[in-house]
Amino acid sequence: MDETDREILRLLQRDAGQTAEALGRALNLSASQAGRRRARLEASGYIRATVARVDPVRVGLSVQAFVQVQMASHAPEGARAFLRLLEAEPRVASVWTLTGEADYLLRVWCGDLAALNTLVHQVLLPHPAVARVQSQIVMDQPKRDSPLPL
Amino acid sequence: MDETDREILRLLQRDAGQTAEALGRALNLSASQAGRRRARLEASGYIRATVARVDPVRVGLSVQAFVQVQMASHAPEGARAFLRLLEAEPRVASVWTLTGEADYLLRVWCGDLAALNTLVHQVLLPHPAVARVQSQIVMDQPKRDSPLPL
DNA sequence: GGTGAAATCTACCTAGG
DNA sequence: CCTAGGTAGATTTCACC
Repeated sequence: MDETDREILRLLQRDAGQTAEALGRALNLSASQAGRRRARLEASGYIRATVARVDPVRVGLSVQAFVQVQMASHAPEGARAFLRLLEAEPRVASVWTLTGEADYLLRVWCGDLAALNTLVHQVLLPHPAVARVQSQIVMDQPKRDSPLPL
Repeated sequence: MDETDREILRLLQRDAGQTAEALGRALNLSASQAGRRRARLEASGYIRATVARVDPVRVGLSVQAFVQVQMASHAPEGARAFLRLLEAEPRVASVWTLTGEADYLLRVWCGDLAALNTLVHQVLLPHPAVARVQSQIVMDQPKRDSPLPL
């Protein structure tokens, strides 16, 4: 793992579809070496996956929101059940546990505000382990999903 | 844009490295058609990019945090300058403007807690347009970055 | 780092609804 | 007319030197 490997990761985070030859050109490296290094980075777990990033609005997901959830009790079985619910709910893209007040932070995608309200009031709030839910809707995204800083 | 296209987007969000033949097998479609549909989805903007997802911990980014920022004034020139700062700061991965109290929500990556503190106290807080900063560190991620629900 | 075989992509062509 | 499937040439990968 040297500076060249980090540069490869930087490039592949922006475009994973490049050929080994194009990678090599950007790095002053032969296509053989670029391809071999890329394969090694994938095999050794630096690259978890290569995925397509889909335009959310283009597929009808125009509302993005962050939802903070406070649990009624910190009993493990209640939390487990709630996490299973989140895991099975496709509109919930990510779940984090944070320091501070809220127990969970959720990032969710919905088609419209009504769908978000349904998710919050019909799915999340009714769960017995949940005490309080506060959702904040994304109005704008001045900086979006830049690659990891290497 | 039919159900087959949506299924292709679902598959490519999980693994964009599949061959057209593998895609076709999963869809009961010929490799020709699978490849052509994929090309069309890329050309028409449904697929913004195909990127490598790098393991953050593996590259030394062990601290992830959400930072809420409140501005001192809502004057446009101050906000512009602050956003330029965020744009130029690689540790800030994403910036959202939300409904509710905080003006901005930031998602940041740092090598350790000291680096996070440096970012908050030496970079964000000193900016003249910023009034208050509250950072919440990610302790765990029970559900991570699932594909968009199509 | 280079080379050649194997795999893959990407036109083009034909057929069917 | 649009969409599906097949085929061949070009491109890319990958194991070996």
